[in-house]
Amino acid sequence: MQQRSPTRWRRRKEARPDEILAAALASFAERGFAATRLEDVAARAGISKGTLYLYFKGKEELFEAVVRATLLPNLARIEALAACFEGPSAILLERLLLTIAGVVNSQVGAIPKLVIAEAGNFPDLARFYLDEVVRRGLRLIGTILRRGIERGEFRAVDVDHAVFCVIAPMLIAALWKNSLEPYDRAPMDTEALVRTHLDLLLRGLETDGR
Amino acid sequence: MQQRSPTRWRRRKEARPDEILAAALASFAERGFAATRLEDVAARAGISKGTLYLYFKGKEELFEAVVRATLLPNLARIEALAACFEGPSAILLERLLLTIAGVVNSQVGAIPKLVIAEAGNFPDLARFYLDEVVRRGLRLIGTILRRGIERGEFRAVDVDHAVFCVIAPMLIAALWKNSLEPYDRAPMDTEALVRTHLDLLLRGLETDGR
Amino acid sequence: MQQRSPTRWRRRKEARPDEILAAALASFAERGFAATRLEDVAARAGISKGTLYLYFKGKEELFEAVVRATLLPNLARIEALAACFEGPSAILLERLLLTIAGVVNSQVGAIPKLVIAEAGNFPDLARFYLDEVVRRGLRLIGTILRRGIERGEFRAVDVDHAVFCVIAPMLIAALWKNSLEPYDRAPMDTEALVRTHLDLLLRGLETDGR
Amino acid sequence: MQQRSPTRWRRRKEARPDEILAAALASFAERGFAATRLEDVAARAGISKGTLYLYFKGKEELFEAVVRATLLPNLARIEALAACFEGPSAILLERLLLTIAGVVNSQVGAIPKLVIAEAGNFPDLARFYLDEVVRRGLRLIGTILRRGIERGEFRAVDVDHAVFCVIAPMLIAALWKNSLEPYDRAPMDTEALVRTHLDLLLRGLETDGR
DNA sequence: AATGAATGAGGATTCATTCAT
DNA sequence: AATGAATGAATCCTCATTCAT
Repeated sequence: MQQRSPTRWRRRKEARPDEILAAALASFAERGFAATRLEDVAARAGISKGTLYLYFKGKEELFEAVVRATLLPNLARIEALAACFEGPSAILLERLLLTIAGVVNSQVGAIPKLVIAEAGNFPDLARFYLDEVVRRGLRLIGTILRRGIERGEFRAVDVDHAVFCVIAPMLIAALWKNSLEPYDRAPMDTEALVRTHLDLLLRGLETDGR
Repeated sequence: MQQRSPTRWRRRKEARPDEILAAALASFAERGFAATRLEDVAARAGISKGTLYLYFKGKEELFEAVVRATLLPNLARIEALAACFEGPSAILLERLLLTIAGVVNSQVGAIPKLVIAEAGNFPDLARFYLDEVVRRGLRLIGTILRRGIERGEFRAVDVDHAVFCVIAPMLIAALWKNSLEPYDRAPMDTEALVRTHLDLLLRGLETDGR
Repeated sequence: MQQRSPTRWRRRKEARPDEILAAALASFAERGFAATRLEDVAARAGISKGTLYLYFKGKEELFEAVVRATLLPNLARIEALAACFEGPSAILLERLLLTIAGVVNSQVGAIPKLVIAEAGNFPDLARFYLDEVVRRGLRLIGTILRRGIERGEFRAVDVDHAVFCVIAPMLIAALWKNSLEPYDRAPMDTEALVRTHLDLLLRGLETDGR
Repeated sequence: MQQRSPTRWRRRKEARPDEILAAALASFAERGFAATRLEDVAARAGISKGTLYLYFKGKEELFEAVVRATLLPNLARIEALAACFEGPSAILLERLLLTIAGVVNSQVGAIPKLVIAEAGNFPDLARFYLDEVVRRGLRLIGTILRRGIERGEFRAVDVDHAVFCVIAPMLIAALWKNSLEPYDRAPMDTEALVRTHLDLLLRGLETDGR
């Protein structure tokens, strides 16, 4: 009945899983895990409900896949940033936060909200996120701070807790954009937030000598 | 199963609503809105499913009541703190953050997670939280920062964005305690986090002359 | 708290059952058996839910009591009408229908609707109504018709079926008033209906000679 | 219990709605709206509870659909009867009542009872029934009576009220068959009732000259 | 591979009924 | 006698999951 163009059918099998994951991420981000209906995910992905099950075992697996698939490409990218950097630690910190700000504004920004909300119901996922994202991320920041301290660029601070202070505003931005922002008058200006955060933070880390 | 106590039930009309709200807060904090079964809330409150409906119209109303009832007593208390303070702004900021740290460690600390997770499904609640908690709280912090700047205690910063940097680590602590902390080795030391945050923040706000 | 006048308390125990029955009849007539909440009946009767159970074993018993209590006083009255009548059968028929018309316009008029609607769920009540109201009523009409035929006032008709034709418009009026009438522009004029019915019926019963 | 047929289910998208409506009509007719459990309707239709919801939004919509779907095919049929008739009005009236008698003996006969019982709880449905069935039906009968009067076949009567007298015995038969008849010794003979009704009615409508 | 009709377990909600006060 | 807080069985409805086509 509905003669579709041949190209429509070229949507290859290989693309399907990613299309589904994208649709699922959007739905989960909007409504949360429980309130998301698989039928809506399917509709958004342009497929039928049954087809979902050809690619994912069920709702929980889909949810976990969304989180993992969305995070993994970003993790390596961010770590690579720091690995080969030679210059001042302040610049390194700035680059890191600006990069994270970019992530916050993307689809990936919805993940923290989802994981925080569902950690109690998805222990495996929580542990994965804790190990592979949070600890790894905090370790990265910690490494940068220690590098700065060792090089005399930063004063000695309690690195273990300072890492939370470094990342906190970025996380707040990510959560804000995916929860209260739609109810606020204007969208949050992530760039400006990063700049103010860096302004305060780098000053706060300055050595006495300076 | 039937193990009936001599008094099968007692009239507790006055105490009931608060008991139910406490039980509901605990359940919602553990599992989230959708995954919480009213039967579990009732069991936790030591009542039957039906009794819930004598006090709350339904699950949604209960959820909203939990959020409002938990927040409202704390709102005024925190604002009162700043109203009559005379001393240095740094001390005021310290007191504020320490007070918030106390709240974060209490039951109330679960509210941000709930509101963030369900903002998309509870527009009214989101707006209430945005207006009565977030904006009010940010305004309070902004007032303190401006006071410090005017008095020459703090250097001039972008107050509108700095307020997020001030509150962010506290919020992170609240979310952490109610999501990933159970999966971590040791609980987060909120006190230490506040101290480190204050250390960085007050240094970051210092005027050049110092 | 609410100082009620002493006379309010004079509402004696003896009056209670009737007040409850009246309240119940009104509620059942409005919404039907299942949709009537005992709480509403109690409220209408000015008592509490629990007090109902001091007078009636439960909802079903209350329903049956309403039907029986409402009908019984009227049954004898109508039969007495015919017992001692001496004049022309047409006049007797007229008196009977006018009396029934009065009943139709009263609260009792709601009973047929209730019994018809719930006959399937209340076999005992259905049998009571069939035996004590319907058959008795039809028998009464049948007696009048046969009297008229024997006295040469009416022509010979199929009495067993004619009795339904005699009563049918009255019943329709009772049902109408308790179902669709509220949705119609103007209330049905029962008097006029009786007159038209008698006009047609008595003409239809006339002997050829006339 | 589990006795599964080789094909657990078959796709019957086209046939299903009508099967469900038939099952629902039977259940509603037996027990009324409130006392009918959707699970029973489903069982009677040979489907599962959930399948009902693929075709009807809920119990109320199902109820309304039952009434509308059952009535609509009959409405046109009866009106067509009178539209093109040429002969004597008495014959026309006879045909009409005999046709209605046929309807009364069918499944459709249960509808009046349902509508009368639930009019208070289903205002929309009541208005639909009042407009599309009752008024239309009464108008049809009124047209026939006026035609007979104009043609000198019937004497002048109060047509507005006479229409109720014409239809009343048919309605009584429909209600009887769906309420008290099961408790009576023998089923009502609708044919005989129509004949007696016509005998009385046509005589009652005769002109004086005759 | 894709579909979508069908299923049924799970949970929110209502309300008749009970009983300590 | 009267109350009304408490109960829990009953039932509607949703939606993840299955499977014949």
